[in-house]
Amino acid sequence: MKLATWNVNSLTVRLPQVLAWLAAHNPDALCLQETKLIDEKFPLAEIASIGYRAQFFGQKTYNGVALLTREAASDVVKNIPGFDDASARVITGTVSGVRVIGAYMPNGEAPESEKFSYKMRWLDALHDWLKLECADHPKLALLGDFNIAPEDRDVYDPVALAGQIHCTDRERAQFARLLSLGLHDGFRLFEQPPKSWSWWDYRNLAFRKNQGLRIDHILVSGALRSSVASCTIDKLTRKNERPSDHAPVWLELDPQALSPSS
DNA sequence: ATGTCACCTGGTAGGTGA
Repeated sequence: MKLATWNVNSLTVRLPQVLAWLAAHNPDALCLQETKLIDEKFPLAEIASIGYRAQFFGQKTYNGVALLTREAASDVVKNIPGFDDASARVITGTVSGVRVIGAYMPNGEAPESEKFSYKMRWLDALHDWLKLECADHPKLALLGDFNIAPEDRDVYDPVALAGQIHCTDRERAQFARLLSLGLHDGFRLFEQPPKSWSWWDYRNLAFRKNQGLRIDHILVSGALRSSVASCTIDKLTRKNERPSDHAPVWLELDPQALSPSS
């Protein structure tokens, strides 16, 4: 079973790339962030034409998430229950027995800004809800654009960016608190190349200079951990024409993860 | 090099968010 996440920065612009990526990688689930589409404009027919179903939840201009799956997703939830949010940021569904939560976490703009305060409140709410979801669904994966670089090794220049957005102690503490629910960073279950990033700023020739951050993550519950066979950042998509500023991340689970006893 | 991209409104440019 393959689970994937990709911040596409406009599904309208990136649809051809998303269709090509699905055809090439054939994931069981792909979580999209920043679709930037109201639901009436979601390209359902194009996605269906290559054999995928879609759950989606969007708004004009900003945010917007989708859960693309080969098999139907069940028990779909939009956003964080009990947390009043003007932004479309989370879509959740059960896919082949795995609870799949796709999230576009707030950017936060700058430490001590109003948007940073919202990011902290949002992460508090996510944590509290996830605690319940983890109890209800032992086999759970949280995928998406976290907008948090968990450690210095996830940052191209940890000295220059110390204390800056994505790298603050408060954001990293929130990431650690998600792990404390019994979740594991799928990427770090394996030895990985140094300087592995999932996002490069469009500005400053950042991709060419490999100046990026690892802010897109796949966390898996304890019940899935031993079944994770690999976790990969697909940096090649950043070399596409009109690339997203984020690369897809995907994780492979052994088939045993799907058996009821695991 | 503060060297981009995508969205909106309201136009053929400027503002916003990332």
